[in-house]
Amino acid sequence: MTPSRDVEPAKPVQLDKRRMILDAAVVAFATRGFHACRVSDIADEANVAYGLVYHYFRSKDEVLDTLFLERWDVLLEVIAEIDAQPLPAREKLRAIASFIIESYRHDPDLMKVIIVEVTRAANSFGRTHLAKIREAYALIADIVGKAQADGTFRTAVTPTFAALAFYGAIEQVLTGWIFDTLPQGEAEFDQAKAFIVETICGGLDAAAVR
Amino acid sequence: MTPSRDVEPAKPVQLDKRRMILDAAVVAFATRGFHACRVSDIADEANVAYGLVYHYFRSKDEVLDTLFLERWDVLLEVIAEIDAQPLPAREKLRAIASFIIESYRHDPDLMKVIIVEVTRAANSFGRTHLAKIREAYALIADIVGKAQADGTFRTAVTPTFAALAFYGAIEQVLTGWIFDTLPQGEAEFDQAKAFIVETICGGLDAAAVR
Amino acid sequence: MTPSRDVEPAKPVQLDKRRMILDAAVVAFATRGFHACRVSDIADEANVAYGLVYHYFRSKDEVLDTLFLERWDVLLEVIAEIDAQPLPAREKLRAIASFIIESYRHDPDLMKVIIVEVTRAANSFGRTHLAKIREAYALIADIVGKAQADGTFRTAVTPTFAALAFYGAIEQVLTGWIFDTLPQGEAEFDQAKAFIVETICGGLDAAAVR
Amino acid sequence: MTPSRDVEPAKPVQLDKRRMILDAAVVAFATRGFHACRVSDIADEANVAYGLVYHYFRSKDEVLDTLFLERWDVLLEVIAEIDAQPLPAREKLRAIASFIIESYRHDPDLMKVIIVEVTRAANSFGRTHLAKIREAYALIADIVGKAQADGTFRTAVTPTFAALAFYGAIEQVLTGWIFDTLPQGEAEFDQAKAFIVETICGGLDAAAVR
DNA sequence: GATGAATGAGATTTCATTCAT
DNA sequence: TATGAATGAAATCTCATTCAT
Repeated sequence: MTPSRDVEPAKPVQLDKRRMILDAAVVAFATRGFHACRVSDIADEANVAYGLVYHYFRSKDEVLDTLFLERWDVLLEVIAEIDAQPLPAREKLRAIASFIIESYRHDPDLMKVIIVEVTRAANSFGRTHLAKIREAYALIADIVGKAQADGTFRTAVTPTFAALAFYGAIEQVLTGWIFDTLPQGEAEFDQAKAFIVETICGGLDAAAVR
Repeated sequence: MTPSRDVEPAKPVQLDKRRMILDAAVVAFATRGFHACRVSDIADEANVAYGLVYHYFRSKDEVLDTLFLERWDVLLEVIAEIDAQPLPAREKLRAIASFIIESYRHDPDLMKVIIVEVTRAANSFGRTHLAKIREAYALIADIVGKAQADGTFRTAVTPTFAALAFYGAIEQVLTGWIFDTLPQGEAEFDQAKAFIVETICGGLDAAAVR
Repeated sequence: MTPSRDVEPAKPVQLDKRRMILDAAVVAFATRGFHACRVSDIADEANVAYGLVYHYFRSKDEVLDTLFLERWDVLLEVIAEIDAQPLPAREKLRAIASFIIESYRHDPDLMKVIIVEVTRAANSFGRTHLAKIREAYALIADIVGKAQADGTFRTAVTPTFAALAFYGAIEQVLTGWIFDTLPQGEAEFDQAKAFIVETICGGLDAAAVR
Repeated sequence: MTPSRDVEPAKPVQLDKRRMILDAAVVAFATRGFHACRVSDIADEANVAYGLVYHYFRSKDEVLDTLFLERWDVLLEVIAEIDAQPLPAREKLRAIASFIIESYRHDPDLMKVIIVEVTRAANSFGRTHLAKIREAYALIADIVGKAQADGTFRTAVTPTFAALAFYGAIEQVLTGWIFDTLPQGEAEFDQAKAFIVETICGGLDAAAVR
């Protein structure tokens, strides 16, 4: 359940041109942004000819689509796996936050692209993936819902809402790192994992009257 | 402290062309998105000539800039005002969430533009406004910090982090309404105000061992 | 009923940019062919900027469309006018052939474009104008039909067919001139007018057994 | 002298890939038009790989070239054969019209391609074949010329012109069928053969004063 | 012969911005 | 102020052709 499960371990001399293009696209999109990034930037970064991008992908959009879906599907799987384990809800949420933050630590460019260009760009590109994105919310909401049913979590808010707040907190943190408005580093990564769970599960109130 | 403080009460026959252009831009940007929206779309919507937009604004960007700053400055002021009042931190947060949600209720198009095209689009456009956006976080963090100092809030997480989570929750909810992945209506608006505070302040855990 | 009815007599310094673009397009299309002709070739020829072509026309296609329709509508009008006159059918046909050939004499580039890129290119571009082109056939067929009814023309072939043969002969002659496989000049123009009528009306047979 | 002289009688399982490609090209060109047809469309239609087209032909143009020349040479031969027979000129013309129309009946796609993409497209592609096309005119003109010399045909028009009119009529009819602006079927095919000769040889005039 | 991955030149079209009136 | 004609840079995508296997 490491975040690198679908990534080649050592990145030897790349022979799969399609993969090379995708990896180059991550760098290109992360560096210049999807819109400002020309297809030729991707090709240059990948050291392949212009048209090869169009040999493997129908359009520049499809490149981003592929990048997002590849990674998001992993996320969905991981959440499902975490949920299948015999853990307290709080631990499940911690594992999810952990996985996402580890994903960022492992490949910040890819996460930047996914969050900035897809997840947070629901108006333009993300619209296509709204359903996919909501699947993640639904899985998280499900975890919350079950915890409420067994009494582990309070029922003060709906599971849907709790999932929104949980994912929203993670996204804000990642956005902070991505745009350098928040300090980042090993310590911050670990702290963030703890803080997200602490905030959402523990709440801010000192006096918890329940 | 109503969200409409800066909006004309009755909207008479508009005579101020600059204002007409701004209002038209809200509609145009909300409808087509900032990128897909041509300057001529704004002009058409405002029923003014093409070039007049450039008489009042240096560029298409400046139109969005203006829209954002006008509104965001109100938000900053309001937060400061709320903070100045003798209220418990939890009530301050509730008032802030309430103001933002009321803003959306009052002018969903404007909030859609601000969130979708600026706040959540930090890579392209929002980059310019990152500092401004952080001001809001800082004000919220300050409220949290003071509450931690006086013992009202726990110190389990940093004020910065708490602010992030709080604003992240609000933004996710608004995003859900904007993209119709969340039901919206009077009841939902009120519920959201309560849930945001409940989640962030109260936490999910049933057993609060403090 | 001169072929120049819709053309400015003296071509002074052109002020109407739309007209300049159309006239430039005639030259550009005639010189390089529609497909090989870039929009920039038109703009260069017209001494205007690239984008102005798109200010006045939605696409390169629309430029050709406009050129064709402008001229073809004149042709249709002229044929109708000729038909309205109290002339023997043979004279009507002569007048039509004459008008078309004079059109070519007056503006060979325009006729080249119309014939080569529209009329004879029914697969690509002309398809759009098939109906318009058939209107001309129908008008001619009508002339033949009336002549058959009053006994001036034989009824050996259908009017439709006669119109086809008549127009086909004209088009072949023009094509010959356009591609320089047929000598052209004042004498040839006049001869062609006579020959077309002579062939279609008189027939080749020496012994007319009727 | 059947139009199918150069076509395999039974079309068994095709083994000659070159032939398969040519046959596929006829379908592909007829369906999409030469310009809109990609080399891969030909390959797909022929069920062969992309590059094989380039093994047998230097270019996409050469495929069309080959198609045209194969067929046009047959036409030239046939016209020569017809002329060599001891027939009245009118019968020779009828035989020629008949052969061309039968060719269309037998393989409408091939004739469509030849007429639409070569014969009527003299600006782009046909230019290369202008000389070849004129050979046919010359052979027909020769028939007319000899008939004028022996008094069978009148000398009112030049043989060249007569050939132009004759071929022009045929081409217009075929074009009508190709673009479905003229009804087609067995009866129409036969009628057309008669009408072409009747028009060109007999003329339209009721009173032939010779 | 056969395959299809790889190349890259090239053209249309869009649209923000300028500017003369 | 107000207009909208004029400008031209820029980027996607297509597809004929080449070539290594």
